[in-house]
Amino acid sequence: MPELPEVETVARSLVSGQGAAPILGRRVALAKVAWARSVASPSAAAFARRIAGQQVQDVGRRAKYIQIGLDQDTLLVHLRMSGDLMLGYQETPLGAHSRLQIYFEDGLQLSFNDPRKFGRVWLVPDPTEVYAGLGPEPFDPALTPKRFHSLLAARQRQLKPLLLDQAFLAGLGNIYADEALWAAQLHPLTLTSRLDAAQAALLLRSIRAVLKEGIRRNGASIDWVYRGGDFQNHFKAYQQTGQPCPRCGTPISRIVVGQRSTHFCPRCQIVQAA
DNA sequence: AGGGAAACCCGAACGC
DNA sequence: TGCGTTCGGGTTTCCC
Repeated sequence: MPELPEVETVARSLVSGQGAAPILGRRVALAKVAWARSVASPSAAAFARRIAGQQVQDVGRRAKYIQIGLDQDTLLVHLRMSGDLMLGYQETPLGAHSRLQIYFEDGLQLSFNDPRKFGRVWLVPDPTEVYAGLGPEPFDPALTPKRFHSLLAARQRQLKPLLLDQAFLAGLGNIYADEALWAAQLHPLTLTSRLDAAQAALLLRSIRAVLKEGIRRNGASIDWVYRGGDFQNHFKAYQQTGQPCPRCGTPISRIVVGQRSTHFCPRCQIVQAA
């Protein structure tokens, strides 16, 4: 059995697969739901009843969901902004804001800690019921530059809101959308139908590059909640309002697009002309 | 179809 | 110091 520090933050390593080992093969003894609304499905009472006795088979990810395969069901966790998973041998809930505790047979606790209560978990027989409506994974090899271009061309939307639309592309959040648009030198308000093939290809490459860098740097979290992520120290545009653009020196602008804070370089990210 | 707004949350950061 | 206000992350829902 792998040695564990007293309490470990495991959400990021679970996503990468590296941290899965400590929970693989373990059987759930008991679950306690401290905040009922953190369980999206089924009811909190049914959740605790149904998860008991099930054994962890595998750990994966789809879009922003952490996927923990059990005997009968799949446990899905969406951290939203402030959520985290913690692992440790302790009877009392791990984390100051633990919304759900899962205890395995030997006493190891997996805690869903989430100060802002936005995160959700699901326990479902078939995860595809939760995944319905999700667009392709950014790293899906079937998502070729050509295919991406035709998907963009088919829409008549502003670029940034479409990138955040999980039905269009699954997995980008506000930070990565700003960073990808900066890298591709595209203005967030550009109409998707106006991109040519080369711009679409560059955008896809940029999306993959910023996601890769975020994963490599252990996450982008800028919150006080999770301090491990280092990507926050390498943003080119996101939250850089007034700072010089690393490419051309022009101060980064901030606007609101689709209710989301949006950062871009007004000089080298150009709106495509009609 | 696309866009805008509100709701869900709460700790941090800011203004006075 | 101690109030009150604003902010922001992802998603759903409702309305134009």
